[in-house]
Amino acid sequence: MKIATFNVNGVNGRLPVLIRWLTEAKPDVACLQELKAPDEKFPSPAIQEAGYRAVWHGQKSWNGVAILARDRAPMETRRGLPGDLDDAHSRYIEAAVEGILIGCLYLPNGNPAPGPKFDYKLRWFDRLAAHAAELLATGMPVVLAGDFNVMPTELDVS
DNA sequence: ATGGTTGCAAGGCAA
Repeated sequence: MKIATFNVNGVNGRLPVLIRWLTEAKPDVACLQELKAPDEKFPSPAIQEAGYRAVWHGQKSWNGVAILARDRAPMETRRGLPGDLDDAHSRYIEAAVEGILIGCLYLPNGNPAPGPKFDYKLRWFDRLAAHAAELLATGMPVVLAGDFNVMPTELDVS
């Protein structure tokens, strides 16, 4: 199974590129980040025309994630990362496709550091690790794909 | 000289 991830930086503004990529690369599963669109503005008709069904967790202006599956419907198992009921960012959605559990994530950028946004990022990492451990414990095959925003050096820290 | 980019969405924010 071909599983891909794509930070689209605006799913509607990038729609022609997204559709062309789906048509040419034909991934079985595609994880999208930075939809930058609320749920009602997710372009599901165009995506369906390209042969994909989708589940999505949108948000106005920022964030937003989606899981696309070719010729089949992803079965949503979760939206939102557990561990913080006050986290209103749309950064995680999870679905089963052909017996594989797909987690699509958009981890916080965290800049500037130090600061509250960086603290939020570190907490998000912890929550992700905790949830990943739970998924592993189920014994199901799991893929966690997306934009992890990992900064190996200080170069990306502002 | 506090410069330069982009998307969303309608001014400023986030990346």
